Amino acid sequence: MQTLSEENYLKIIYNLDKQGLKKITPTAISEALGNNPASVVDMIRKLVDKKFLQYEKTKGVKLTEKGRNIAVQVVRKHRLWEVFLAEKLGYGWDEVHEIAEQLEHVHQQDLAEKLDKFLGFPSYDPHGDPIPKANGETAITYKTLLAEITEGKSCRVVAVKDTSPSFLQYLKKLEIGIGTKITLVEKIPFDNSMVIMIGRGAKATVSKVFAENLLVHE
Amino acid sequence: MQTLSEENYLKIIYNLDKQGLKKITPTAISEALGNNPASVVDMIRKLVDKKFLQYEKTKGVKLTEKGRNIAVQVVRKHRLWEVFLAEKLGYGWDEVHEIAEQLEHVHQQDLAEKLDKFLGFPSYDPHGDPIPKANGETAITYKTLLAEITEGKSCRVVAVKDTSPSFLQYLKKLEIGIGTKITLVEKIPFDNSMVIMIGRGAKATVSKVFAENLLVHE
DNA sequence: TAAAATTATTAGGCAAGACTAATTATTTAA
DNA sequence: TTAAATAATTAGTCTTGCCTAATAATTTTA
Repeated sequence: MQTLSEENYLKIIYNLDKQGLKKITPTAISEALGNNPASVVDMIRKLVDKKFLQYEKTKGVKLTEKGRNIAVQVVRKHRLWEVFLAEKLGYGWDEVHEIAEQLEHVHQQDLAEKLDKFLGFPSYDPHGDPIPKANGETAITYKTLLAEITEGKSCRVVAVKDTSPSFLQYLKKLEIGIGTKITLVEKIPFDNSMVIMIGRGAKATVSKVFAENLLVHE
Repeated sequence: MQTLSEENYLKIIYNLDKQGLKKITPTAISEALGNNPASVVDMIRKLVDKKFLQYEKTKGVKLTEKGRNIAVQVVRKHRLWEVFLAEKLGYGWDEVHEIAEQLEHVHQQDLAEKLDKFLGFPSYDPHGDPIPKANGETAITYKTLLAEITEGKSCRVVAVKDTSPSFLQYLKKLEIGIGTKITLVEKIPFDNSMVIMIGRGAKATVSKVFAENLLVHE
């Protein structure tokens, strides 16, 4: 078995890997987790001892089969609980992440499976991230950054990259959610901000940083 | 804020108090929690410092207003989650306790209230224990031990005193659940075991210990 | 490629929360 | 009412998971 803290490390490493980070270093983990690098090095050693990780200084850390299984189950539970919180309890998508951080560590035989069934086997969480299946398979998502859309084209929001409350609350204020249609009206070369049309209605000007954190499907 | 461990102590003390224990001593807590008495003494000191408890050697420990509020919210969440697990996810009543032990510590503004609403404001958990309301009020339950029922009388199961899986699984095997009607056919003076009729069907002989752990409403 | 900057690692500590063993109080019973 | 039994407490230790500060290794950049 693994502790709560170990689960958090494995999850973060899994997420960094999914984000396409080539070399997962102690510093990268330290930044993602908000922990001191020295603590990360300690924990890496422990996780290597437990055969959850491999660590080569030149290649960074890699999840073993065993470690990946744990990580994927934690992520699965996290995202299923997010669906539960949003759909059944009525929490906003800016609120579910923080609560799911606690719920993801509840362990019990079949909990994820029972929850999955109860929720009707959802494929995506409220932020548009795919929910791994019981066997660890994860749906492929075709995502593009809003920043990469061509002027004049339309797309639909499928996910957010930044899941911080401040970003999600900003989206809520703009009335942008998963599935919202966005049309790129104009790109402003000066600072790469852009004018977008939200749905068939309001226009808004958003920054480059904004556009780099919103994932869309063309 | 309080730690997970502190919450467990406060909950146990609350439960011991509700069970009618007059003087709540370190030893009583130690037995209920499965911890070493020395650890309990340490924690009592800490909880007194935090003003969650009062401790006088002659009177034992008492929850302060502050401590009682925490305990009651933990118990509320525990029992609400038990209802969720049994009713929505289909867990048996012998399984829900263990999972709720983990879920009860999830904290988030309004979580209990949203869950309560989602579940339709249940008054009792799957073991028949009353669910404290948001304001801390707890329904009064009129419970008698099966052991105290008179020969020939009928009653209905309202709760169990022992919530261990072994007892609950035994009940399940006998097809006894909350609401099951039980008629006391015969008391056997030798060892205080008794012959009961379950529902309108099977007869069974149960021990004194059994009858002292099943709460009924006459 | 050598100096500067960054990253990784080690050493030593700290707090929480548990434990054992020893000691002191308090109860209970002879 | 003293002796024996039980309960409470203290002292010291351990593990987990984090920290800071110092040092070593590696990468960048000039």
